[in-house]
Amino acid sequence: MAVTDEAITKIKDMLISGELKAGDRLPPEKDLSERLGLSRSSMREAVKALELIRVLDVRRGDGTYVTSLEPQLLTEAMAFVVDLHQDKSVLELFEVRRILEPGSASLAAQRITEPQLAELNAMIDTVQEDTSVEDLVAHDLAFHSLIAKASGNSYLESLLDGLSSSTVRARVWRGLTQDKAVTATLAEHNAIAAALSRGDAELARALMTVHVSGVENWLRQSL
Amino acid sequence: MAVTDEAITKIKDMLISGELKAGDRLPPEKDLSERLGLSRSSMREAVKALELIRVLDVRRGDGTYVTSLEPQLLTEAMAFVVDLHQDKSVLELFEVRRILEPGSASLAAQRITEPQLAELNAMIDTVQEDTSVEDLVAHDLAFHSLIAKASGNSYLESLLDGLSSSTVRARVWRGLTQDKAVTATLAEHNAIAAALSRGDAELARALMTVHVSGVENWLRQSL
DNA sequence: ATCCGGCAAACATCCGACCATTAGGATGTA
DNA sequence: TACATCCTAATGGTCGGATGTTTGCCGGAT
Repeated sequence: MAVTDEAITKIKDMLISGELKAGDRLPPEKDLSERLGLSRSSMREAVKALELIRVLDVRRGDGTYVTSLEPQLLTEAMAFVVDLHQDKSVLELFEVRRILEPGSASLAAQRITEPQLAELNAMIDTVQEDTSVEDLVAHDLAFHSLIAKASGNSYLESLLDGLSSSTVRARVWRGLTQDKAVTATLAEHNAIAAALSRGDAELARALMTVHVSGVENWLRQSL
Repeated sequence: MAVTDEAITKIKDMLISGELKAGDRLPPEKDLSERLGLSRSSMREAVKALELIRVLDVRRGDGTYVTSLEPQLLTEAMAFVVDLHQDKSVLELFEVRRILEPGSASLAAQRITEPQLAELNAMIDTVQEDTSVEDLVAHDLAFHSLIAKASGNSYLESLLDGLSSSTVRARVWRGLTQDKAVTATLAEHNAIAAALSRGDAELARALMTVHVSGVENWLRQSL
């Protein structure tokens, strides 16, 4: 194994063993490279790789720190992968969403807080049928993201956020506006919010399934 | 933005735009660094980062290639994150599994092929109640992985594979053997396989929900 | 107490040299 | 011809040092 990969493993092990905890600062590059027994160049490659997946946070002129290691790490990784797979297997990605979103809605119905409900309703009130496509896309992302957050499961939230490729969503919404389906879609959002406010997990799950499936079917036909 | 991050973005853009396709070979480090307008050292950091998440495949003495870009990329990313979060939020991870696994089972019931069914049954026949813990863990991983593969959705398969931290699974199984729950768990596997062979998606989903939830509850109590 | 300048620490980038490995062609042999 | 072996060029792997840039912090002035 290359020294760089060894370094990645060693740093990872230090994290798992607890030797390094969230927020900790790593030794300076020079010291760390000596400790790991490699050159600064090679060690920087390892750090850069860990930075890409948001495990480390490098601050120029300051030092290198361990990130919070929140499940949010997943978002970046998912989004990166999803970005690369645009247009290729959108339908497969939608299929995964169709599994996760209803689960998310169901959990949210049981756990959503009053402030979150208020936020959700306020969000819904901001859009009309004549809202611009860009705003509709932003609203859609925020709507689903808030529900995911309300699910109380941060891994789930991260996965769903990462799964939301805004470019794909944009194209879908553009199609929806052309097909005059905006009203129906927004009505579905409304119904979901209503189910959440009543804490009706079963209904929220069903409504979300219908909602995502509807978009999925539209997409399937338009391809 | 740092030159290295720019390089990552540029390479990523080349992939999205189709300028670079799966299997393609990148220019030698020297050429590529000149083309991207940075030093070889900095470019290597970018390549290393993309290699960590399995976007690039670097072969010493040969060249750097674009990986298949299969959804399998997700497995590595998920596994890395899950590894780092061991013991911290296992229950949250299990909650995600409880959403995905039933969906996986349901799809598998509709799509599983004869050879896959045969493989699944053969797999089940290899374990007994007196099988070693290590083998039970391996069997369990293989069982769920095969079902995920049979779902026909490679993103789903990747997510589930990544979600399966073998170390956590090992600890769970060790507990199960102590609690004499092996027989029951294996019986559940059997029932799931039977539902799959009948193509009963509804039942497969329910059985899988029960199966995963059972382990989750055991884990909840044992923590 | 507040503001500001300067210093030291730390990361960012680049360069050039040399090592290690691989693929593939050249060569030799049956 | 077919095959095994050797050689070489191409390519990535690693290193150490030089230099630039940014940041945090301390001491002094107001």
